[in-house]
Amino acid sequence: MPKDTFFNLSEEKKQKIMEAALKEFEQNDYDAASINQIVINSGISKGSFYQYFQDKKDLYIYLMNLMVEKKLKYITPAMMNPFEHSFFEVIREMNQSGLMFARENPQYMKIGTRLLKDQNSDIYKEIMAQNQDQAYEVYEQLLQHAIAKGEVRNDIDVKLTARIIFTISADLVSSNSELIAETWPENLIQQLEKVMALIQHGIANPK
Amino acid sequence: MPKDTFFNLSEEKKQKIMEAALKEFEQNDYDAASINQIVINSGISKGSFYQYFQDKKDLYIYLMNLMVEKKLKYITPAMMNPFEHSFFEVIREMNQSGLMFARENPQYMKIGTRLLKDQNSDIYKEIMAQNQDQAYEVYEQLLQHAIAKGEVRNDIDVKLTARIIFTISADLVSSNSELIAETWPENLIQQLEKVMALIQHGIANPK
Amino acid sequence: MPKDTFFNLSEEKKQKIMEAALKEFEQNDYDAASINQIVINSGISKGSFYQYFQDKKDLYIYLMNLMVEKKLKYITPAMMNPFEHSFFEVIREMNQSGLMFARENPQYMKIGTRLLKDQNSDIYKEIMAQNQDQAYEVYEQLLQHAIAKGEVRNDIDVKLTARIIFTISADLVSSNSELIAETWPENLIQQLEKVMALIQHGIANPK
Amino acid sequence: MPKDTFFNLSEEKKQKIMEAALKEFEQNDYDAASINQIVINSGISKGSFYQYFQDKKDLYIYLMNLMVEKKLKYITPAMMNPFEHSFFEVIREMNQSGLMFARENPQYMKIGTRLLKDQNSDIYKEIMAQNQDQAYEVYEQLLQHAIAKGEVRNDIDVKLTARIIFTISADLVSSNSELIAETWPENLIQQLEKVMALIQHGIANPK
DNA sequence: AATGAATGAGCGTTCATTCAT
DNA sequence: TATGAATGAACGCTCATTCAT
Repeated sequence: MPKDTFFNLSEEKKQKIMEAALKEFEQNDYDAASINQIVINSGISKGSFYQYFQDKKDLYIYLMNLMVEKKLKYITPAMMNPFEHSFFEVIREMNQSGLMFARENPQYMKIGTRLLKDQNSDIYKEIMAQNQDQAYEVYEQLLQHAIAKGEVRNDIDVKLTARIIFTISADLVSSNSELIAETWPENLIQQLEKVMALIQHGIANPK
Repeated sequence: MPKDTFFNLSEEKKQKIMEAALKEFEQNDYDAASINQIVINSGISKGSFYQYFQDKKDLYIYLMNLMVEKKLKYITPAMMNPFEHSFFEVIREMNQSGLMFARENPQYMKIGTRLLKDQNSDIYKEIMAQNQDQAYEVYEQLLQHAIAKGEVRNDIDVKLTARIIFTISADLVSSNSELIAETWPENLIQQLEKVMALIQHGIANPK
Repeated sequence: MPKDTFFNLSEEKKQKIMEAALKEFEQNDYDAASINQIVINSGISKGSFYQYFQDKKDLYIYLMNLMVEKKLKYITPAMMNPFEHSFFEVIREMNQSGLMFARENPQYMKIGTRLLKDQNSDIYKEIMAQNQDQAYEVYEQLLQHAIAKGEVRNDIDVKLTARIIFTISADLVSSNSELIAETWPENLIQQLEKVMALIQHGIANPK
Repeated sequence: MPKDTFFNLSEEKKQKIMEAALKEFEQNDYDAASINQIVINSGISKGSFYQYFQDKKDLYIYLMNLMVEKKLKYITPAMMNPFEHSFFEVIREMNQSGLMFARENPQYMKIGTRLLKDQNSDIYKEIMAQNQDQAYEVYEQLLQHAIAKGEVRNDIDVKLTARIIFTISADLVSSNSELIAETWPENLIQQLEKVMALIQHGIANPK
């Protein structure tokens, strides 16, 4: 957690620091990101940085928590009680919420994507230790339930399929990361529908 | 490209250098990889390194080109004349060849996977600029042809689907990157079949 | 000297600051001790610290003066009129008082011991410049008098012997600095007697 | 151990570096000593320093090993077979050798003295782990043997006495550390004799 | 062709102290 | 009087690259 000194700063200053931090972590992974660059770009002194944050990790984890917080705003009813809704509806909404989040928070999305790609790093393990819900295990449970309900074919490999859906979903969001912010929501939804169609064709129980 | 001085070296020396480089780039991403470690592990002097290679990038790109070259050896007949074979057969073989390559060249595979994860980096862009065939554009053409032949449903989004197949394929290889070398080929093939089943269900023309 | 602002503080606040300072200087030598830690642990602001004290040195020297003041409380009659008592009695009491002081003021004792170890440092010189009485010159005078009285052999080197007695005494206190607070007074006295026996054997006039 | 690169340097350059290092560690304890100062004073770049030495500790331990090596030159026959000689003769020679070493290697002596004073530091523990002979346990064994032989009174506390002799000896060497190099050997020997007289009077078996 | 010494910018981090409010 | 934000130099250490020999 940043120190009180950070939260006591003027909104404007906090803003400048966060912008500089987002930019740096968006363009570099955790190790490569430079505190030096952040302090230069935000116009504060190095000494000040360490009065606001414990260390580099403190800032990074704060950013990640902000991201999680922001993501929560995109949660839909079906995502909150996933087992009471159709499987395909649930993952459609998960993806949709992911897309909307990415559209409106492209920098956070990029940082998150970066982290997801560095699953061997210490920082990844540390963050995921407190944020387990993010990983693809969720999909496994949903799939299992969906098979039991007869929504999904029972000859699939649950683990493998969960992983694939997770991968596709992540890719859907990060694929056109530069463009996503400028794309019309309608177009994104269209893309999403196509992806959903693929998945549905791929695993839905033909009855 | 490495300088002539490198190619004039004894096979043995070249070998040692390449081994050290592979090891270093396997364990670290481009930025984090250390020339220091490479020269130490290969027993050459710092000065020699810079007489063999322009710089770090030169070595890295050379490695990547070697990887492409090695991958070629796994090409099957269906991959060479892809338009004369069934679409699903072709991508099955592409994936199979990818898996076999990974099995027998785990270091190259890891380096390649690393690169794929940092698609924003300068180095990625530079490499992909000269190696377009590797990217997912290939799948686009195959898909178009497959639709024309009636193998694949014509209501799919070609670009999107190509990307998804590419992503799934890459993930199939990298998912168990540590285990892949010790896994029986039969098991890998089994996984592959499951993935293929998904794709086929997803996009095959039901006739 | 601390500024007036310090002495005007509530007893409670002064107390908290002194506790934090003692703790910090007990655990770190002068250079390594951190003002940051002291202000955090005493709950005052950085700015306040510099309104109470000139600087780090000001606080440290104040602490040292307090120590001297506290030591005075352990002075015995024989120590006040040393020339009217037996030499060995006097130094026995000096050591005993030193041990008792250490037992009841372990933090001050540790800080003092730390200082004694860095006799080359600027801070040491500065403190000893104003506190000469603490040093081993005292022993010289006592020894001279004892020789005149015939208590001590007249073939010893006064300066050297004074220094040795001083060193042994300091060592007696600091040797078991961690344990001293938990050791029974009786045991400490026993140790003291052994040391006194050594000294006495070493320099007493055999008559 | 310093790297080969260091040993390959010109004698002159090595000299300059060692001089700067000795000076820095003579004036500051391990933590306070600054690599920056050392590189400035020896006229090399920071990068070069780390090509010669693993890190700060590497240089320091190298210095300490040099010191031990240099000390060995002062060892006398009685010190090599201490149990075959009179106890007082042995410790006289130990102290004499210590004095001579200090006279001719005042910087090393100061650094060693510094270390001895910082027995809680990590670096002390690390160095003493490989150099156990330095500590005062040696005196315990010698004392025990001397008591058995009847040279020393049997009513002394061995542990305490060993510690005191060690302390006195160390102090004898470090006491006039600045002056020792300019003092005539004869005067040093005289001082030593006086100290020996004290000790002998203090613990020798009177018959 | 081969060497390896030399470099200096960069890293994250800590510090005592100042000063406007 | 009290605050706490701001500072910048210093710390140990790593790096890719250059260049004289």
